[in-house]
Amino acid sequence: MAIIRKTKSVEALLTLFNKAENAMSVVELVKQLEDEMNKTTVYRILERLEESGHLHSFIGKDGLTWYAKCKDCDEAHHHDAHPHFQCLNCGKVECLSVDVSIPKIPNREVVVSHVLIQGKCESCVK
Amino acid sequence: MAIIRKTKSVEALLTLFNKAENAMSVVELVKQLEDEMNKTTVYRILERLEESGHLHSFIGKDGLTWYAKCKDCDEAHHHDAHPHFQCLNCGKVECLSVDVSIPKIPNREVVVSHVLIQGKCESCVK
DNA sequence: TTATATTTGCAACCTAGTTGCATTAATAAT
DNA sequence: ATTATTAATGCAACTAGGTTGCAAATATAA
Ligand SMILES: [Mn+2]
Ligand SMILES: [Mn+2]
Ligand SMILES: [Zn+2]
Ligand SMILES: [Zn+2]
Repeated sequence: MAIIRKTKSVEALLTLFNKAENAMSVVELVKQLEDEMNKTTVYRILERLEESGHLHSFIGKDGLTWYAKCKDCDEAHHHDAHPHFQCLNCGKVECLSVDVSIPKIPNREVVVSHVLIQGKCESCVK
Repeated sequence: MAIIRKTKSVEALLTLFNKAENAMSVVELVKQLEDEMNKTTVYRILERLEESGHLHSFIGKDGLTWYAKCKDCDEAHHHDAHPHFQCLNCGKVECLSVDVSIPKIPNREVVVSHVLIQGKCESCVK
């Protein structure tokens, strides 16, 4: 997938994302990994993993940065046009496999669009 | 519209928003008003103006907070289900009067949705 | 095994946003 | 008009997410 050295820290992060159901905030990751690596390292690895197409990032409603595993992406094709769902009750954030169609906007060129939906997740809606 | 004291600072902010074409970031506002009022005051007035239905806020791609004038809103009904457009070239941010339909998501309750579109604005696309 | 290029830790820094508290200004009451 | 009440402001100190520079450590290439 890309040219990144397989260090212990990189493996640790990839392992976390592989067994994660949902997206993870950087804050959460830094906290969870504070015994294993430096906070700067977390930020820098996430950056590299995003550039190499392993992860994608987005901004939550709180303004914090979140990362999630890319499903069908590589460097060339980034299909992360999917919306993200943030549960107002438990805080969980997930990638949705749903298409949101962005309408054509007159006289403007659309490059990317970010959709963040908030509400109650499957566990919390019951 | 609501119970807010008409202070010089409040008037200053409202005037700015009335003659503004686009949304304004808090950072921008604090800078622009630094001779007239304290930064804390800016934050607090914006908060009140949002609660009272004069303004609405959202988070830009940079994670900064932006405010814009509400067009047809009062406390009761907040129709800010519109998307926001951030120009990647000039940085301008604007409210779009376009409807983005958020699809029904199985087993989840949607409360709000935020759509941020990035690209080239009318001036920059030419 | 040595050379080289990348990654890491650490400390210091940046900056958007918040908080507590004393002072001031706006509105209500008299 | 004065006074009392309540909301708004300034200021300084703080919080927290994120960044930067640089020397030391580690992974990979030679
Ligand atoms: Mn996603
Ligand atoms: Mn708007
Ligand atoms: Zn939930
Ligand atoms: Zn533009």
